Amino acid sequence: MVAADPLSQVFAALADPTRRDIVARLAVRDATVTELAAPYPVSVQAVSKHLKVLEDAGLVSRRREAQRRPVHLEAEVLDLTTKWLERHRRRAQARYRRLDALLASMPDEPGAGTGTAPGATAGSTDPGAGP
Amino acid sequence: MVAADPLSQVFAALADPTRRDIVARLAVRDATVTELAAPYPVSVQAVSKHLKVLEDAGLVSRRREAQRRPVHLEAEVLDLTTKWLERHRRRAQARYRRLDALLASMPDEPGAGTGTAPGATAGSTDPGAGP
DNA sequence: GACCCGTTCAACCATCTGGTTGACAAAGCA
DNA sequence: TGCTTTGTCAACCAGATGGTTGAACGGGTC
Repeated sequence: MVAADPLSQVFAALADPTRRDIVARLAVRDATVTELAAPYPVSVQAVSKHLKVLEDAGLVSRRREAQRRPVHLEAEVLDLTTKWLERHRRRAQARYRRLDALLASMPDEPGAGTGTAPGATAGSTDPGAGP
Repeated sequence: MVAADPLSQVFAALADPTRRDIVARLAVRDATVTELAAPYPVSVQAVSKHLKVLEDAGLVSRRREAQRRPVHLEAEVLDLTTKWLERHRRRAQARYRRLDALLASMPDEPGAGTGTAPGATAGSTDPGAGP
């Protein structure tokens, strides 16, 4: 693995329905690998791989307990993605509001200028720059 | 493509940093494919593919405008993922609180009766909390 | 009509991913 | 001391993914 950025790892980890289901079940209680694997029609090894993906993303941790390896959900990491989503959803909504105001303020203008909005054109590539 | 469930598609779409950056920029304003492609060291075709992924996930829409295809962010779809994340984070936090209360209420009890806690989960999947 | 611009389609390639099976390590139980 | 349970590691395979290049299409402009 090429050590992708954390956000990508978390999103990628949650992009698989089996892994999402595992997370959902771990949100209720910790569980061992065999317990987690039981409901799925796949081998235990496959589930172990899924857990490795979740662990690399920081979403779960495993402790040693005799020969069992109980898996524990690290719920705070979910906040990382939530924050990203919220930031951009809010930003988009703010824009809609601004657009509404703009449209309300101008009487009518024939079609030409729609795409070339005032201000910058494709400037900031940085997704992390917060307000 | 095998028509994966919407949630998986959205998460998978956001698992790529380039696509996430595109979403971030579209949250500020609509843009054409070439505008979007400009900052990245990849071909326009590659960006067009990324946009197809985002479109299949319902995250963006394209309208026809002369020979341009301005891309527009559909921000509501982000709520889908936010809701999923919030639900499970809240569930996990509720569990921690419950566990705290449980630990506070019992002095100490070696393994046996742990799984039969009141109300919660009775699944006995949780191997006792042995230090 | 000829031409250019913006965009997509098609074919190809390297790599990643999710799954399999088989072997093996670690810890408890007979 | 074996034997069973639990879990991981390794090798392998089919299919998806992200990238490339080259060709084609749709629509203005000359």
